[in-house]
Amino acid sequence: MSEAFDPLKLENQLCFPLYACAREIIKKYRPFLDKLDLTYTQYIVMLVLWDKKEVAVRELCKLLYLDSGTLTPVLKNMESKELIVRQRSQEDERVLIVKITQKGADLRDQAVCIPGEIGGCVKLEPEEAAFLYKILYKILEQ
Amino acid sequence: MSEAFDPLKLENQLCFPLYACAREIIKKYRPFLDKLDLTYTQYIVMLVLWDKKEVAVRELCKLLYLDSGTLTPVLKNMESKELIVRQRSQEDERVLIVKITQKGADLRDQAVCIPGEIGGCVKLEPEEAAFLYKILYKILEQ
DNA sequence: TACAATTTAATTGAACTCAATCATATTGAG
DNA sequence: CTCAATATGATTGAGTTCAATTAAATTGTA
Repeated sequence: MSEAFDPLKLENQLCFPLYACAREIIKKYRPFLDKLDLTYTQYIVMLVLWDKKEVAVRELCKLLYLDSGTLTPVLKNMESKELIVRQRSQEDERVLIVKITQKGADLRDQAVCIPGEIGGCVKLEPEEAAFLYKILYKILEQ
Repeated sequence: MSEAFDPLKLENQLCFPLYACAREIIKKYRPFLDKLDLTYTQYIVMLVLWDKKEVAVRELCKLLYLDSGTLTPVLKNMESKELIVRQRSQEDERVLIVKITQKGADLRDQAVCIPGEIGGCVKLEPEEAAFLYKILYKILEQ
């Protein structure tokens, strides 16, 4: 008779479909990002820099929810590809400023189509997408 | 006047808060999983095995949305900790069967509290959580 | 001014993730 | 039956992720 709710079932974990979904969608980015020679992590760094032109590493860590152990090698790689430059702040030598280069800024033209392509892969009603954003940012802000 | 919608803004990406949320929640698991000497990936393998007792690697890959390149070293590690055993199928030598050990099964008692603890960390209304599940599984099934 | 506390990145080590490739076993077509 | 196609895991290499620690610069306080 009793269909007891088992919290230890995979389907009853909040985190599992969240993480699996994120990875599945990141896979969908790959063919598009390959054309720009960017990884997903490099891409989200570029999203910030296309918007802001320059940003301190500590600010980038906060914006992307990543730590310096993750971003330091990513940013060095991007500098070697001449998408960015990294310079210490004059006012405070502890602070490392990341600036977009012309080459990095130019790459934006080739990226504008990507959100549309991904949106085409992930079929959600507009109100579902809106609700999803709302809940995810509610969790992130906790 | 015009506030044109910019699809290349970080806040307008679907994947970004999804992935960030997943990682933030996985971080919340850590103190609880440390007590069981499990990583998050090992934990979701155990979730399957507490339910099914045994499973083929290819089936585990499908269930967890992970590939053999990820799971092979994870399963070897779990075998070295005697939580599982790995044996080739008699009927088809290509198939590797993963079975839970008594030690692995016993660990379940220490894990039952974890979903409740995590639920306490992630504050969502029941209907929000239900909607979130629905949307995430809709995406995963695409 | 001194010097402890704090801030900021970098480094290190362990683990995860996936694409591409490989080796082995099984299946299927002729 | 034979051999090509397929299925299954394992391996490899590049990259991501984070905890813990370290090094350097700045700030605050006595």
